[in-house]
Amino acid sequence: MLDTNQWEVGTQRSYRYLKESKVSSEISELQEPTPYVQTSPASQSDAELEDLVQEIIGRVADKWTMLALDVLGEHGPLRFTRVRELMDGVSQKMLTKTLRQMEADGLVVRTVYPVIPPHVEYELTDMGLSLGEAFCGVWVWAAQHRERIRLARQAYQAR
Amino acid sequence: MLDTNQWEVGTQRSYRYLKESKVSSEISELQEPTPYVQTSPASQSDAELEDLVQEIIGRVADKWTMLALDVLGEHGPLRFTRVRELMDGVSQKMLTKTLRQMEADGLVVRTVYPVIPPHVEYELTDMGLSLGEAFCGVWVWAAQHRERIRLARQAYQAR
DNA sequence: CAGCATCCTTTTTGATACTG
DNA sequence: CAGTATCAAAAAGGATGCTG
Repeated sequence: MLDTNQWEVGTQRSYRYLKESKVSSEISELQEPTPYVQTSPASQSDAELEDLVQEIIGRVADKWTMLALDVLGEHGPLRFTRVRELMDGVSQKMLTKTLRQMEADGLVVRTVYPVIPPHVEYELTDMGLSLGEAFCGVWVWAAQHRERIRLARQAYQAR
Repeated sequence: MLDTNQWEVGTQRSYRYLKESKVSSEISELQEPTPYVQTSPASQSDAELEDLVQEIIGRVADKWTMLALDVLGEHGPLRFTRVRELMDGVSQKMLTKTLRQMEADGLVVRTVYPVIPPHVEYELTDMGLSLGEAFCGVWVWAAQHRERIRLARQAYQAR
């Protein structure tokens, strides 16, 4: 069973990062944490919106989802088994679950060719693709900071 | 106990998104516990780098870590209880765990004022701050696509 | 206040076994 | 091939009590 609610936090987030929303790619400098004021058309739907954002992030901030996003983004349409090979480490169960969830969220399309043996292909939707691009910043960050993190952990251990 | 390894996937990722990042060029490394010899031009250190990136992403792609990142980024240095209030939903146990992990990774600094009653402040490091900024793209994406996701789920349900 | 320790429940994940 | 179903193990998380 695919739980639709991985986790939901009744939060009061106020993510300043949305202030000048220009979406992906430009992760260089956002400056001052301007106290949130920007409630243009949807005044009190803010709380709801933030909950949704939270939930979505929770959903996509998943190990396998991100891996699948990357693999599918990288290799175009793939068959189930091929995805599994490329994701290296995912169990069949988890892969099924992940892909189904992504499908339900509109991140991938699942195409079944009614042949024997079965042939099923998975491909990112444009939304899935754009999510991959949105994650770009995090990927770059991780790559850029891997060494500092390693050192920080080392220092923390030795403390 | 803080597990240092939330999950490790021996992957062969190839994230195209790093195409133009200079990223790996500047860190000449000292003692590397890995069997790989660090090849400077990032030729076959790719596999190792990608594993690390994977691990880091796995670490930061955590519900509470992201929330803490946001709250601390938004409100500057905060005391434990205040963070907990702002994160609304986190248990004391999880908050402690999350903050400790972030501290170990060099994302936050934990300052203890030896007074009675105890006074402990948490503040993002510059690295933590930059991670928050890196997540900007995902946040924006989530905000922008929340409706499409909701509709996609609806459609999937009714399918 | 800011935790740590302990117990217990819930979720998640892995390992098979089986099927159209 | 691409799954489903089931059982068992493990991890995550919550609740409570205690402490300097």
